[in-house]
Amino acid sequence: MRARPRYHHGDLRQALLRSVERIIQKRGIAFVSLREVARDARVSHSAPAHHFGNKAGLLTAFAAQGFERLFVLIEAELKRSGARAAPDVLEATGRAYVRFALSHPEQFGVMFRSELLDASSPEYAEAADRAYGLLRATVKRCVDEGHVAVSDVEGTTAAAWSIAHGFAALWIGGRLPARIGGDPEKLAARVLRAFVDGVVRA
Amino acid sequence: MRARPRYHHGDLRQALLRSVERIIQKRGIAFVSLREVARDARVSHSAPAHHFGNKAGLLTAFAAQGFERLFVLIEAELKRSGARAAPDVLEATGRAYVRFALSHPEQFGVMFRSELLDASSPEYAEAADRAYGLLRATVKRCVDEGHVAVSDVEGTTAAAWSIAHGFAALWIGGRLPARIGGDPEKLAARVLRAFVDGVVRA
DNA sequence: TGTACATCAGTGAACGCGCGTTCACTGATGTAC
DNA sequence: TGTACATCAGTGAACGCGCGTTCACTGATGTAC
Repeated sequence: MRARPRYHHGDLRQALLRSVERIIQKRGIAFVSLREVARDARVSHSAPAHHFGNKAGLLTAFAAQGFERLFVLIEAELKRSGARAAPDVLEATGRAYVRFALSHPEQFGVMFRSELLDASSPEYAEAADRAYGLLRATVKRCVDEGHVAVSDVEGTTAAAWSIAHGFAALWIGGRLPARIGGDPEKLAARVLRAFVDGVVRA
Repeated sequence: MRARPRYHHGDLRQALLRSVERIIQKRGIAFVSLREVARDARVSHSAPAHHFGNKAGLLTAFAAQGFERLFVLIEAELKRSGARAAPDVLEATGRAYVRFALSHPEQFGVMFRSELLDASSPEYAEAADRAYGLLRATVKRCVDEGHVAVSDVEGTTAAAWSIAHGFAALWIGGRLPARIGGDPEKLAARVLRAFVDGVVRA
């Protein structure tokens, strides 16, 4: 935050994406509008349209940024954990997925709200593909190395994604906190451990 | 659909809930408004407020109906499948959960959108609790009967719910159809089978 | 069988509001010469 | 070092629209006697 009598902002695009996040955080996705985002960024109400075309464009860019962050966070977590064996890598990937969702719940929510997004955006599709590719490659390694009981890359990928995604969605949506509670990261670790132990290290 | 010069509708409440479903189906949740629902039901625009108080009340009633349907569908599926052993019951419960979501995607979407709902509605809370209770009781049986490797009712319940919920959400959201495709019920069956085999029949 | 009355279901006009999008514009910046 | 010009970033007024909610109302129904 610096004094801002300047006409040119410098990096308004990024600032607008930050405003989207802040608005969802404070008031909820229903309050995100081009005008509200402009207000939050202290800029004229037509500036967002100038950068993103329209509302769907703004949210699509926000969602794409989310997939990029997710990708980066997973890679960082893999490096950090030092996992080498494929099942360990898969487990760490799941934990990173959940951690991303819990630390950016506003963005995670938008990334999967297809009806709000511009499906034809290559930026968005590429970011999503990259993250998916990471998961699929790890599952494939598990299968190729003979860890998985049933040699089914597609089914196992769907299962792994489902359990991590479902956990994140149910936690963020308040279902699991209300019914089970405790530390989400620890609960996620138990859940993912059980899954990988049972299905992938079978 | 019958001719309707009548002043009293007969069962406007149910008709309005059906309109909600129809609107989401045809145009998406963003187009659900008290006025649009009234229009669809061919009734004055203030009639919905008369029945449900406000927009959140309408959507909450719709979501509660969803949890009731889910409960009924799971019970029917359990009866139909004839499953007796606890792990079989759990597997059938998961399949029914996914089947419900795929056959009522509009409703499933609303059931978990807390920010649109009136959290204080007892009708809603009870319907949700009943469905959750069913799942938890089955998981508990699995644990009590010694099927589960780690005796962790909470963790295993969270895991089972997560995988079924995640699968449903990813399929409805178009992620799994785009990346894996095929028949969703069959894919769900593979996923759930692998989970129950690995984690609950371990 | 008839009448009076309470209750409930649904109406329709009115309000104020925030929205997305368009468009001609102006201020700032960078680059060529 | 200076000037001309193109390009880009952001402005602000204007438009038409659909929304949620309120409120006094009227039509229909059921019930008591």
